[in-house]
Amino acid sequence: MLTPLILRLEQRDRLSDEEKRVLENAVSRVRVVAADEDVVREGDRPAESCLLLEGFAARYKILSNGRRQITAIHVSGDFVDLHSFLLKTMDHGVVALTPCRIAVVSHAALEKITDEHPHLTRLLWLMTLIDGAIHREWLTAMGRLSATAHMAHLICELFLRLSVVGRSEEDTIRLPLTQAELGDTLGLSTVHVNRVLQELRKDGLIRWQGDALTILDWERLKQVGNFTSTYLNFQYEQR
Amino acid sequence: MLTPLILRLEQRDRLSDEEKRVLENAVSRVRVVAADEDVVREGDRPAESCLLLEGFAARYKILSNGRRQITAIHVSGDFVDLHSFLLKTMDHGVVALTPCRIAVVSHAALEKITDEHPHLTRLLWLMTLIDGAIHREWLTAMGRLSATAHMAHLICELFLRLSVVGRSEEDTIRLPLTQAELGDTLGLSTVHVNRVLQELRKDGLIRWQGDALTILDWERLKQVGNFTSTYLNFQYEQR
DNA sequence: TCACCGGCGTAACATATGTGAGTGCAGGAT
DNA sequence: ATCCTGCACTCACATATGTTACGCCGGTGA
Repeated sequence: MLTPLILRLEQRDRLSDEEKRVLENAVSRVRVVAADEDVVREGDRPAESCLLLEGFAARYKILSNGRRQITAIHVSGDFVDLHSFLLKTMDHGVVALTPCRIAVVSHAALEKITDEHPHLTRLLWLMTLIDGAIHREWLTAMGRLSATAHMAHLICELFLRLSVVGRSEEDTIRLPLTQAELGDTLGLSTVHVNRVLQELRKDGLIRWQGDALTILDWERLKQVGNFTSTYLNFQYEQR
Repeated sequence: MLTPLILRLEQRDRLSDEEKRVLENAVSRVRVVAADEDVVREGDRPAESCLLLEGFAARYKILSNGRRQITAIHVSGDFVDLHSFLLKTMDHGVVALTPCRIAVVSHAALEKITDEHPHLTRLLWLMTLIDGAIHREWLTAMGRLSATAHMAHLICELFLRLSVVGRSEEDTIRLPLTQAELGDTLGLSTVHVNRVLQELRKDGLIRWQGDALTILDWERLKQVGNFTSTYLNFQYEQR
């Protein structure tokens, strides 16, 4: 059941059969969440963490003026709120962008893993560190890239992240995000998101019809978006 | 020697005497780094992690166009590159903003801790999770706050973070950051940083002379900056 | 003592992005 | 069939922030 997570872990380090079994056994149940519903809410103190098996989800914060900022987009295999195991109270919400299937892992099970399986613990820790690396990359993209470059960067990242869990065919991925959601992710208005997409299309970098996004010129898209994939930590290492 | 780190940990959970001893013993040496020198460079594969004892440091990324984005500002007690223990290769640099004293902890020692001290491991993990929480907060500030609000937010955060390690007196802190460095942090030009500071001064929210920053109206500053401290996770909990 | 340099402050002007309003289309509900 | 509603798309205009250029000051090194 946990194939997307196992895929992602095995790409980074060796997983023993026992470790795989321990992970599978940690799942207490599977939850289905409808599109636009919250998986966890800000202020919650969850007793379990959610591992996304299928679908798209986003972490977000709402400001007092009603504006929303999406701080992470999650795909199959992402442990969307693993950090609540130690942070305890959620300082942001997680919303399902599409219908989602979620494996639920209790914090008690996680505590047991950290007590008994140091290597597996390091790998779970690693997953949250990669989240952090992505946050840093997003910060620099927001702070120092133009809107167009930022959008190109995001597209490159999502393409690669979906690829490694087997969610791309050729040069296209299914990316069911509205332009408003993209705006909340990039810190832009919807109008400007549209402008920027028109520009990328006109320049022959992408095609985006419905939720089918295809990359027409990977090299130039990477260049426009200042993209290099090191921060995604796809390297296999002993950890 | 590790008092600032111990302070920060004990504020979040109980530390046994043995755990404190294990931490102290993990330090292999102390390093001194001059202002404007790199503590670690992008691309490095360090065999040890750096714990800031004294001074200010910043994580940063440089883009191909030469622009710099600071993704974190670190103060006494921060483990500036604990994540290199598992991420292995640095995807960003760390620079000393002032002269810094640094306790060096080898990755071998960290591995031993994770093998033998699950509770302490969770606390170290927690430290990196708090870094992540700060990143998310910065993302939403960059994406959805005006320059002025963003600056106010940063000031609130740094004031609190310095306070909890005993680096504030009354309403003032020593904050030796140039306006250019602030710009690289907030994603603004130096000129605009200056404008924004003038505004905060004019409105009677802060005074900033040399490196002495004093907060004149905490309530209004928090309000302008949309600041709430929950994301800093100052809560004491069993972890 | 002097020259230099880094950091702060300011002005005039340029531009990227936001705002508010509106169109048209496709799909779902009735 | 018909009406909604959400979403993509566009336009005209407003504004926050960037850029370039410069002056001033205080410290530091020759």
